[in-house]
Amino acid sequence: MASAPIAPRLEDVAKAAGVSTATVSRCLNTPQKVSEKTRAKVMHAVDQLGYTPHFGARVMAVNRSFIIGAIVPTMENAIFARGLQALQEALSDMGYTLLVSSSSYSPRIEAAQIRSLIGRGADGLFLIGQDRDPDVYTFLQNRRVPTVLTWNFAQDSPFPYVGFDNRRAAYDVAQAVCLRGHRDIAIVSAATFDNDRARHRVEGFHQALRDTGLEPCSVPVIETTYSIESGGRAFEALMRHAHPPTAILCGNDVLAAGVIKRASEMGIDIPTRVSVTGFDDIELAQVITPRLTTVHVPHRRMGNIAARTLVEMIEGTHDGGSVCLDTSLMLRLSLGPAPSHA
Amino acid sequence: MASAPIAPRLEDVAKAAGVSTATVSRCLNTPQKVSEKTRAKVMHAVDQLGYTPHFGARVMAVNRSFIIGAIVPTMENAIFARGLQALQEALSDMGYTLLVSSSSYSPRIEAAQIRSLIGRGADGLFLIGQDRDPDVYTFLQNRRVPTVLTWNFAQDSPFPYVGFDNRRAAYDVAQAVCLRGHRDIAIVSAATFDNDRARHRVEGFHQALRDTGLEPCSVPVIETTYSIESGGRAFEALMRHAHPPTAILCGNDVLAAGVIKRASEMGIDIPTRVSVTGFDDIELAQVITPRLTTVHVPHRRMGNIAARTLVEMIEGTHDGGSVCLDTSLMLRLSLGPAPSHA
DNA sequence: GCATAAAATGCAAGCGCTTACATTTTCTCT
DNA sequence: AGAGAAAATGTAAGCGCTTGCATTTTATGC
Repeated sequence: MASAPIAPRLEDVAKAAGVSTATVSRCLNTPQKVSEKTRAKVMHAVDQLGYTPHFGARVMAVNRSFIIGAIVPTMENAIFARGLQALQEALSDMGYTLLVSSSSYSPRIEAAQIRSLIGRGADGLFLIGQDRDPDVYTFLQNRRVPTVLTWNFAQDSPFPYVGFDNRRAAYDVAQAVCLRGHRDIAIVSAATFDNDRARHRVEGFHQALRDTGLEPCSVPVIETTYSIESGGRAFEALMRHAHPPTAILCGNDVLAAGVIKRASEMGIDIPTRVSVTGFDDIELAQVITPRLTTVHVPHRRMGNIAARTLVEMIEGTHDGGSVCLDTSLMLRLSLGPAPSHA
Repeated sequence: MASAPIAPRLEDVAKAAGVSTATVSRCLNTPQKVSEKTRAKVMHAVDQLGYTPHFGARVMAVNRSFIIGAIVPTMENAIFARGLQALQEALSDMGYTLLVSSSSYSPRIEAAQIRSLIGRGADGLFLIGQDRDPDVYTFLQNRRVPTVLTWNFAQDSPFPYVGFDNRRAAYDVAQAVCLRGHRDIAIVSAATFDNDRARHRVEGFHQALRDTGLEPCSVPVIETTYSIESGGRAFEALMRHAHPPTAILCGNDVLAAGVIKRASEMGIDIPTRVSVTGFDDIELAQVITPRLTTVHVPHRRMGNIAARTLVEMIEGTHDGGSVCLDTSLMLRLSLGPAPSHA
């Protein structure tokens, strides 16, 4: 096993076909420049030998890898997985390969992976959100690495965004909650440090509260990890309060699912006693009882447009503009009127 | 944008530090072979220039990439995502990078991706299951590409397996169903063509039925795509029968979730009128009402062991043995006694 | 202080591929 | 049939890195 694999090289194919390496190379890359006859000979030799071009050598020779890197905080999150799938499909249609790394939500690891991807000759990069060391942006800009940010939106971003406005979407949910008469509201969020998406969602919630005349600082915010279990624990903690909330705004659907699950275990009815909202509209949201009111994000569209944008940047035909996709509020049964308004 | 990024090369660093390229290279790869003093000089130059080694060149020079490829049918499936995450973490601890591609369940695309990964110099490969063109195995064997199969198990596999026995696990669920008196049983499965995991699950179901004295060919099998919606449609179709089943064995949790959801919409109670079982034990299984009886698969452990096994194969210290992990039957509320046995 | 061993460094070949340029073959037209 | 243009093919120079070997520097022992 330790012995080096015996990979046929261009030269082997050339010898087998009785031509020069240049001809073989042309056969593979620009077939129209080769005569019908030799092409047949060469192709025959190619699959006779099971030849596969050596990528590293090609990258080196043409200084172009057709690899696009993407770094996501985690792959365990279905939400990123779906967007990546769309990205991958779109990119492979355009002849690029997507190389995905996950940073485990660590900016340090992310920075290392960015360098590694660039070292691997990645032609472009997808990054999630905007919270990272400014040095990273400087590096990317100096190296002229085409980069697209996604999963969020901002006007003043260092690279074009193809995403959506977390703040605004969160505002919309929170407003819908307020309109139903809720005044005792709590927030359950993912950690907001180094995570602009989570932070903007909380900010959106807060703004809606403020516009309703509520004081955000009187609203409890629980920050916790991304899991059903954590959502459940957060719910328990909230219900222990002297004055428990009648509505819980969750930063994502997984936390909301945890809240609902624990509520059902504790015999607390949703939405008559407590309303719950989520964010992302993952599959789970429609399966859970009661169905979850949440924000729908057009992941596939986002992936598609992001892919197109990045390739345009690489090929120099992009105007540098950002895209902000619309999200939509999915009103479902987990949100009801405040108990006093029933 | 189209202008080539200006990446500093080893030579630039060497010049800046006033040494030869060889010394810089050694600084980066075998620091103990370089004197303290020059190392400091070189390192300073390195981050002065923001130098990142060119991966393609290195691969070419050492004929080793430290890249491991994995090809999954889809990334949209949470189940694969979790295993991959574990794989990635384990591999990166050992100094390898995981490159993931998805084949969209197409053997043709998969074969192309395998070639491409090998061309990219991948040191090893993870593959899901065993159903693929024998030529692929021949190719891999000729090239001596260390490969680990996963997500299933078989004794006579062309490469070591680190997975679990789908057939046996499916047998266990089906047996549990039979033991509760069910005789009118239906199966809802993912497409079994070119998918040994799905096929083995159905075979396991069938064997259990046979051992209970039931004739598998009298049991309806619906094959459909992997989605909640499809599960729902399958359920509808089954309930239109003159003699509808009292238990539905689903090939995975997503289909089972669809079944349960549609049942609730149709006002058919689970499990009093129909029992439902799944496979995979994804998060959804514990959130849905009623909680889903299913098979738990130790994905993270599988990812870990698979990573370790592959690296051993690459480094020539592996005995070539396979690993079959235990699954466990999670008995939850979606499975009840057959109506007549109530 | 000098011979010798050991450590540090430099030189240069080569990894497999592409491509500009040079050369040969084939075609077209008279 | 032969000149000239066009198409096909070959030659060889790199792409950025590692590493065996040669060379220089530093350390060691007497």
